[in-house]
Amino acid sequence: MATPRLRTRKLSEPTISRLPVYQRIAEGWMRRGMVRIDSRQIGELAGVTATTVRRDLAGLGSIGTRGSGYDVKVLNDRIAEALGHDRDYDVVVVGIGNLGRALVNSSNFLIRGARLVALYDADPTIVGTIVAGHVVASINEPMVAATVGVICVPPEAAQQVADRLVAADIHALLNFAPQVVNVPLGTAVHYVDFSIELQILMYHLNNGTGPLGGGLLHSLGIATPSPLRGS
Amino acid sequence: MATPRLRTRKLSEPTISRLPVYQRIAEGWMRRGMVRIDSRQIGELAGVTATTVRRDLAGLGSIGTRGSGYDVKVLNDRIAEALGHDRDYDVVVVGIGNLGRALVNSSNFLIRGARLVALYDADPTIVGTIVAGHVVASINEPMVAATVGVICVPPEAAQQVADRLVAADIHALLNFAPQVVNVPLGTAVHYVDFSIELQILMYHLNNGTGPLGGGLLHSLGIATPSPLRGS
DNA sequence: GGATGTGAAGTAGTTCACAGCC
DNA sequence: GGCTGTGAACTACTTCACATCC
Repeated sequence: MATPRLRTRKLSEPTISRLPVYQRIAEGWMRRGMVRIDSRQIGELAGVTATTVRRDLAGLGSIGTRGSGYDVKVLNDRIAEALGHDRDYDVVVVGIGNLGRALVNSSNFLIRGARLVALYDADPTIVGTIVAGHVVASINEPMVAATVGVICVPPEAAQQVADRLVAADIHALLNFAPQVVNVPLGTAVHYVDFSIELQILMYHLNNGTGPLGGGLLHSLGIATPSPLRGS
Repeated sequence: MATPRLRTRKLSEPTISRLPVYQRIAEGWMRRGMVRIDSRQIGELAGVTATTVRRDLAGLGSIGTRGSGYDVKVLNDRIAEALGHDRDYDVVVVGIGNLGRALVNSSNFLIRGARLVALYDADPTIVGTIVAGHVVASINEPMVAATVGVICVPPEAAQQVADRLVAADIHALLNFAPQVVNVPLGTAVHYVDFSIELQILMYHLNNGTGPLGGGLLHSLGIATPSPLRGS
């Protein structure tokens, strides 16, 4: 790769969370054979203003064409590049219950750049079965090297799994268990919590405020990570 | 009750997305028999500063005690009240694949206030089976009344399901399909997309920026709501 | 003493408005 | 004409610092 760039300086956190949405829109447009899209159209689909879209995309360099909008192919490629999809990442998933299974079988979880390398579970009836083309290994076996560890176990087991992942030198965790985990400095944990979206939706329902209320069409919630910090 | 009720004016969007996190922390504290917690402790667990915690909670009224922090029970209750958990919401889930199953069986998806009333699926081998105590109905049967509809079907089917939910007078949708859906004005759609979290994590890995990188412990992403606007 | 709650200051993000280019 | 890209204005959120109360 003549990898050009890295001129992408620093994108703001809100921008980073919107780029995957724009990319998904671009993919959809491509699939339908459309070639160009403008900032107003992206904005309507993504649930943000056209100006915000242009600001976000301007951060990737001048990728639009004045007077006619953005080429969806270019848009898709540049976003992929900015998000690092041109590098490969190895992903291990721990906990092959309904959720873990849903994730690894979903066509959209393991997007470009992410490569599933191993699955682990504690349940002996699950260990040894084949899921998404991989034999599920026992949680007690040594873990393979990977970049990202995905935790899909019950909350009681989350800390223990996090410890094992860290011990295996995996320092980027995506935690679907509703449980805060402690990790050493230098390890990133992102939390995904379904119920939080539901709760936010309920708040708006209750108050008639925000996304739901006054004439707004829909709200694009995107995900709901949560933070944390270690002891 | 002399409950001072509904003095909760308007909470900011970031605050709303953090409240469920604080509530989860309060629940955990209660379970472990702890009685009080202070803003610094909440902040560490939630991944935000103590000041942010105090600001957020101040919006719910004066619920802390100067000098000693917050009573976890009071904290939990007031957050529940602010988020509208004291009202009941009927929830229907459409699409009982791995994901739908994971959601309805998860102890944390249907939190207080949310009541599962019906499940629907298109697959004849799933229709009629019992999941989470409910008989799965066919997607072709008339839908029951509900407040919130959860979409867990493949992306191709998402629009059609959204249409059916809206036709059944359900105007708050939680969409897990990676597919933007069109709904009439007055209907709220929140999107939850797993892969977006993974992509954000990858971006930070790639750039060493933000949550992962420079000396920060781990990420506190807190949410990523986005607003929207109607067509 | 100790931690909350909050004005005041600072910072980040969004929106406006328009110059620049196709 | 149309739409991008961007300085300037604005708005929203966070952080500081401290008065207030237990």
